[in-house]
Amino acid sequence: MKREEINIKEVAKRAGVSMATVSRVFNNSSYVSEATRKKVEAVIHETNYRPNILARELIHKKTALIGLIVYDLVGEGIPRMVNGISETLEVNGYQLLIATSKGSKEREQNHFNTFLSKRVDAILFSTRSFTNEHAAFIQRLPVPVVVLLQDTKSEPISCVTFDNAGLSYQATKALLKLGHQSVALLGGPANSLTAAERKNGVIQALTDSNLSFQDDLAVATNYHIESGYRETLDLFKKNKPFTAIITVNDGLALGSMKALAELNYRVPEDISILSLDNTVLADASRLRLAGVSFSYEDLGKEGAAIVLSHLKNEDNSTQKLKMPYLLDLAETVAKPKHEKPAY
Amino acid sequence: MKREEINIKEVAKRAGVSMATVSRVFNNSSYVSEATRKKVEAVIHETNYRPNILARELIHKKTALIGLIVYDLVGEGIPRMVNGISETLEVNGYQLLIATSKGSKEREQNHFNTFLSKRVDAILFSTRSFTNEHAAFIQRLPVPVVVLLQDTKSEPISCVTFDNAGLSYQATKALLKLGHQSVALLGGPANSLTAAERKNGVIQALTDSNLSFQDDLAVATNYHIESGYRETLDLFKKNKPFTAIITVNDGLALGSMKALAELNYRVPEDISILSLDNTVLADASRLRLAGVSFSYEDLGKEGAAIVLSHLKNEDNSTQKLKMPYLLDLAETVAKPKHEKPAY
DNA sequence: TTGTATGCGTTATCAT
DNA sequence: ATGATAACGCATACAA
Repeated sequence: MKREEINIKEVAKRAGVSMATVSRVFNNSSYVSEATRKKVEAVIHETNYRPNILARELIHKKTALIGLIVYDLVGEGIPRMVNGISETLEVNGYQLLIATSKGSKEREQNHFNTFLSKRVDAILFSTRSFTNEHAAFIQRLPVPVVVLLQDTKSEPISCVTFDNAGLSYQATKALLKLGHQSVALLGGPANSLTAAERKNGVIQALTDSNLSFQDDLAVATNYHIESGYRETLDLFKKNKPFTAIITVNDGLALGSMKALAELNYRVPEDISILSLDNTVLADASRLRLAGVSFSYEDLGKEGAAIVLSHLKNEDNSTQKLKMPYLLDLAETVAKPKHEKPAY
Repeated sequence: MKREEINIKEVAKRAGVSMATVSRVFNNSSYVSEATRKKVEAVIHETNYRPNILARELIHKKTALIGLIVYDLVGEGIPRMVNGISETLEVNGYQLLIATSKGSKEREQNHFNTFLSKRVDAILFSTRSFTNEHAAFIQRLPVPVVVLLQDTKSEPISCVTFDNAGLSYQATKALLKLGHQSVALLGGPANSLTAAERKNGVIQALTDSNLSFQDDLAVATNYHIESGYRETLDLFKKNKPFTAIITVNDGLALGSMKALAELNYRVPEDISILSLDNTVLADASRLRLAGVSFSYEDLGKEGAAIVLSHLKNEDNSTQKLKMPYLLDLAETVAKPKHEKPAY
């Protein structure tokens, strides 16, 4: 299995030509007589010669390598995003180097350093909570960085995001318009800025409608189905009335609906359910799950596209892109039954 | 943003020492006097010097890079496998280069070639249908290759797999033991060997029990929830009796149960449902979904471990590992009601 | 303890 | 049209 890789010098020797000629044949970089070309190509073929890209990259100071740092690869969103990134990069001749941080700042740092040492051409960075330190650090890097899923706010760093505050605001507004006055929220992990933004959107919508948000009715989850199930059961132990549950993703909505079914609440007659992030999982619901949907895959593609544009243009002004979303109230949301608020 | 990277020669000059000394300081490769070390470290720090790994790799002929080719990153299994791989590789100081084939042999080929040119130290390869050509090709490669999710059979190529035929055989046997005599199967895509193996396991179990498998009751799907839903509806249009549905994954089971609910069939009283691949998705089911579960994450870790062992030992005998699985009949499987077989 | 010089496998410049 | 040779940035054997 382990065979010595052949190099250009060896090919040159066997073909009876110089290294330069082999290089020219391989890269079509200059005219070579038909005769020698044939000769060289024959040797290349029979030796199964593959140029050592490292040497080439050493000269060109380009690796066609792009580093990606993500939290992890569990769940629906991130993998799809990676899928989109990978697709776009591949089409453009770039390779994707991937690393997971599991939320550790230290791991993030290590990955950045390794990537830079590996001389990646650019870095795509995703974290659950983008901080000032991140911003400061990134701006000192010698390669373009595009932040995914997190708004870089006033910092001059490109990013592509979902409009979390906006979409949750709109979704909540729609719920209130139907007459709901008290909603519960299954949020994300405490350290997730995305989750915080979505929560803020919900609160803002309530406030704008002169309704108050019950802090007890907002619980943190780890995004998983199981968590949605458990937290929903807990919700009813608090004896605070609510007529709708908003979840930050569809997994939580599924878990929640499982709990509701067990407790003999009907959806949407007794309780409305709305997910702020519908993926294909939503299809598992008996009813068409109401909620906001958007494409992680497209976000990944756009992120990759921005990074490539930074790589091509020398101007590279920072680009901030918000991906579109679609709100569909579908079948799990209805007007509340005001005469008997659910507990 | 774009700054010129500083190199070892420049650091040496600024520190007033030779390149060799800088190298020694950076790699702790030899003793350096405390004084010069301090001097050099100061310069390293203030210039933010990062060695160009490409040059080092060019010398050492090792990149600490491992290539991974997968079908895509959609669904539950593959991303978790990648997560496991990434985790193990990272701990061992390797980086993961990832590429998707989308089932195209041509893309697979391109990825292999790019990886080899990039001088990856090893390749992890996953495909939906491992062929003889794959085997022949892989054996001529100059780096170790470990195949994931597909058995390499008699070929001397390491692999780590789930025992698809075995687990589906056992699961089906359990079903038959309860009294089921006719089962429907929501299989995978036509080109998936994994799906074919699982189907064969089902058929074998039936045959061994002197029951025959109704070809009409086996349908191909694309693994998705929606597909499970649709195909289940179609199943009932065939007017062939069956009392249980086996699905090759839990997404299909969820889709199927959605259809059953719509048709007013009760699970498991009227129809039993059993999934041959329970992931976290199974939690979305109202009932605890019966089925086989195993860990893609662990499979990824084992695959990575095997590849690393090939990298370390020079012996590298081929290793074939079958991952364990767990069969749980849980709440969606029951004895059939023989008096009134479902259609 | 530190410095010098060579080589890793390419590409590119300059000859021929 | 082709060849010789100098980089690219680092590690290392050998000198000093």
